[in-house]
Amino acid sequence: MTLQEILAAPLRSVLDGMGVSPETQAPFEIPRQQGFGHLSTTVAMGLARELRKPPKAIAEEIIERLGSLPMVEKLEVAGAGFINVTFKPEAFHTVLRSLDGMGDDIGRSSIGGGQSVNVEYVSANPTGPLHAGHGRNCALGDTIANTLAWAGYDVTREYYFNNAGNQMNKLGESIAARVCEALGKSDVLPFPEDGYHGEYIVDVANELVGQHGDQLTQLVDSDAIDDLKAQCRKAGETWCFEQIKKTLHVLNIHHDVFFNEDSLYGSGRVEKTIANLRERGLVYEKDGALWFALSKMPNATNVDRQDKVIVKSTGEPTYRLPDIAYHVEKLERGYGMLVDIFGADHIATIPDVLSGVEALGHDASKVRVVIHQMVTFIEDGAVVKFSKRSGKSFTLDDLIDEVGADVVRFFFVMRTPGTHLDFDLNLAKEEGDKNPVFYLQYAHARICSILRKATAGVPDTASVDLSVLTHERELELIAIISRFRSTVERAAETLEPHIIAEYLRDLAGAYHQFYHDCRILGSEPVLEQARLVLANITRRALHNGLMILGVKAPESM
RNA sequence: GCGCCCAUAGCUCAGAUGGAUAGAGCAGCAGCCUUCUAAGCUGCGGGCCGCAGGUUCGAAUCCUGCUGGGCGCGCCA
Repeated sequence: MTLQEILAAPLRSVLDGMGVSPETQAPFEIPRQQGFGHLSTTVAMGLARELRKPPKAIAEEIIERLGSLPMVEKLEVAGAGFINVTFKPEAFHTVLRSLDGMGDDIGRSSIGGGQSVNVEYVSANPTGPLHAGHGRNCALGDTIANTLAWAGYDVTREYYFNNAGNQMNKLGESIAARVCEALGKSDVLPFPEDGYHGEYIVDVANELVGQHGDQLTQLVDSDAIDDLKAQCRKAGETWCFEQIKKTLHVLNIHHDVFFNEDSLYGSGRVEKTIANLRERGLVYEKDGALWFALSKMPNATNVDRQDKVIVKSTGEPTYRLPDIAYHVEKLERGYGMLVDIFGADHIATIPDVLSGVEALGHDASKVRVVIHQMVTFIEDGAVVKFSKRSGKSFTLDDLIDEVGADVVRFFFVMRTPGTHLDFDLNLAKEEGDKNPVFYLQYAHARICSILRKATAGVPDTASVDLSVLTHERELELIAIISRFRSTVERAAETLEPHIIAEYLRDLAGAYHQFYHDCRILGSEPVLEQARLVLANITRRALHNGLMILGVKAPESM
């Protein structure tokens, strides 16, 4: 039960009585300004045209027809035709009691209806440790997955990787070159021009030499360089993946499925994709390569409609082909929705994949792509430069070491995905009042402290008289808690988790204000009981909100 | 040149799908701890919502055209 729900039914029947089309929405808004009541609606203004009457007159008629409602203090017309609603305190008590009924599930919703969703994120190839910029994809993807789960979807978290391609060969070659260096035979295999220059390559090489020095020496001496490269590649992959998983673990990220691109070849899906496209006349050969005829697709999502190569003249497929096969595979696994989390630098691949999916007779609208813009790290007012290949890389581990996992997760999701993100390292490192993460965690810890100190524990709500909660801060706090579920729903629908981060700031703020103005322990026994209940429900909401963001909710700080 | 994204306070950003006088945090200034965690609360200053048109009762929000920035536009992924 929310404040909106108290009014929804009566208003609906009034509108019906006025002969208004049943589709007419009666949205309630929370007035931005003080003094406009607890809720307001613009229905009257929306109906002005249909009813050919001035909005104010319609508003007055609606109010008259609504009559007096049990939990409503007053209804008034304001401005151009707003209907402002002020509730009696008992409305808030009703709402609070129903929120308490949710128990630890406060904020949970069932709008997802159990529909299965696959969220694919991170998906970095095992060619090196995750760099700091990857953090946004990681945090965003996992938070979106959490949000969908809380909204009642059945979520699978998936990581797509390729351990077969050209990049992996370069990794193997780079490590092999470092191995040769370590063995004092750098002339055998010079470091490749476009190899991976990172420190970790040297680490892996040294580790290998330490463990299998003799065997590697033998490979080098017998000129079995290909074998050396292959062994190095395998070792590099294992090392990188371990590293990546360790980093994700620290960030509280755990995938259900690690999908290897290579398996698409083994299962024949890539071949099948070509065959299916060919069957539909969407494939042709030119210059020794195989082309996907996007220009022939009538309703292609693709905007530029340029034909694209799917198999190079060397016989190797381009990334496009397995990507299409992969998305088809996921859809055939039966998911009702696929969510892809991509950085803006991969934006160009999306229309091709969607067109491919569509061409093969699947519903491309099931695929929702979240594109996040790039991240800039700012320190002391200046942009921090880093590059994966330069050797002076700034890894996600480095970032976590500097600012902590909670801050990393929060900072990466606190902005809307579509905008460029400035990650302020100074602010992030601040372990105090300036840091927005601590603001939320502090509110949670503060509540826990009080609950610990309450000698009789948290009272059973059923036996508590909530009607003593009449302070403005108390009612405001209740109103904000009651928005939690719809906030989760909105974040799930839009796939924009920053909505939850914003909400939690409001929630924590309302609690801090309540805490400041309303003494809990030691006030009148009845009031103390009621306030303990309110504090405890706030705690649950904060806790769950932080869980969705993957941020810890400490019981003391 | 073409496509996608962005432009709101000194800085970093919200803005509930078109509503009322534009909202936070940080930075600046001024207050509040003999009582539940001051990692908190309260107040003040700060705006041509990039520019110009259009749509309508009403636009930061929708449409068009500019300007300025980011990311792409490969038989790389």
